[in-house]
Amino acid sequence: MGARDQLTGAMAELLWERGDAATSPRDVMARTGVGQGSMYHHFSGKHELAVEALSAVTGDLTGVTSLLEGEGSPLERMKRYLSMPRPGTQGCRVGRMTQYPEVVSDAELIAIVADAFDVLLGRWERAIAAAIAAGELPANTVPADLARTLAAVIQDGYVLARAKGEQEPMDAAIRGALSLLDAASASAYAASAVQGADR
Amino acid sequence: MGARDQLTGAMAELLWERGDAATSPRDVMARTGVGQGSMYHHFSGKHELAVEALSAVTGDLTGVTSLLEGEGSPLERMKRYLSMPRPGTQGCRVGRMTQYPEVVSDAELIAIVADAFDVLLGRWERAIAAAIAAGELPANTVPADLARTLAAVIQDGYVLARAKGEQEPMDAAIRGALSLLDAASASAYAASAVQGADR
DNA sequence: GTCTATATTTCGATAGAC
DNA sequence: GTCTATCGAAATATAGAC
Repeated sequence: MGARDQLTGAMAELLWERGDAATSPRDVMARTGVGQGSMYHHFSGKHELAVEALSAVTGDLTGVTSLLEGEGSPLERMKRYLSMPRPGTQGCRVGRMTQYPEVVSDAELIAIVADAFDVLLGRWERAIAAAIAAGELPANTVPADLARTLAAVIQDGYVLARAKGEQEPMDAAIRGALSLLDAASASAYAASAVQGADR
Repeated sequence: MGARDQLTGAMAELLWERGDAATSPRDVMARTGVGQGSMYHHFSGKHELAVEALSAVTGDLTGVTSLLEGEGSPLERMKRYLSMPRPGTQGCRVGRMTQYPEVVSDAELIAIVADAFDVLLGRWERAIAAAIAAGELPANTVPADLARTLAAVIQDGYVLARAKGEQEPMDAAIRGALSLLDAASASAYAASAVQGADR
């Protein structure tokens, strides 16, 4: 692996662990063993390094959310994505970035984050719409609203897990989201049964 | 106002605007006009200043959430609290702290934040329980779960508003939460009407 | 209690040898 | 491409006069 990749990898880790403000080029170099000269050869400075590292991180998230578009029925895909392991106490690597003032006030960095959220919410919405079409969710479900609510519950799981220093709030949040989906899908089936009886 | 209060006030503002890592004692002094000597007279250093400032901030939140325990029916109180003005693009002053590694890894600081969340969720739960008792919410509502979901939706409003740099995601989140409550309370009244018809 | 030095370390970046 | 040496500025804190 080249020095450039080592540097972006280490910066991504440190961005997650400590945030941008608390991470110095020295820290990145210490973690990689790469010298200062090399770093400034590959990157114009700390900012460019942060941009590349953040792109890599959001790229990972975008890869993961493709679970929402994979095999199986829409509802199955949604539940599979929700059930993914999530180390809550470490926080959401992307969502957390919205709380770093240096990131928010940097047009280039915040755009990367905002795009990642757009992709995530878009995939949720399409999966939900497909579930409605398949009769797995009630017809009066609003995809955009439910997408937001589900994303919110996951985010909040991270926030509370970090506040408590425990995994449990994250697990509770996921259980809540899953039961919300189950209840909704049960009422969809009930509705279709009623409709059948009417005919 | 004494120098000490000026300093904690300015630190609280800066903690919100930039976070702990990006705020230096110099910044605090510049904002207050207080000299360096005074600061180190009143506080042992940056950390002690941060502890006092964070306590002041969470104290403010705790004051605000007392809306959930004020006048009016439980459901009215909940809706009043949800409808409070919330500048989304500035983020949640308390929730954001859970994303700062320096705060999370500091036992003293994170305890202050965790306590504030406990108070908030406790007040939500009691208001919800009271609403159920008053027949304003369905009897099968689980107070702890609904409390979490509502808090999550607000938190996520802040996250998305900051990601987008717009107020709209925050407003949308609140509308969603309000309509969620309205739907639930409508079904509670419907249930009680049915029950009435049965007699 | 408040101020003005001053000290020490780290930050982010550059220079220039190899 | 990589290294060591060094810079100027800022961070955090101390010393000591008033």
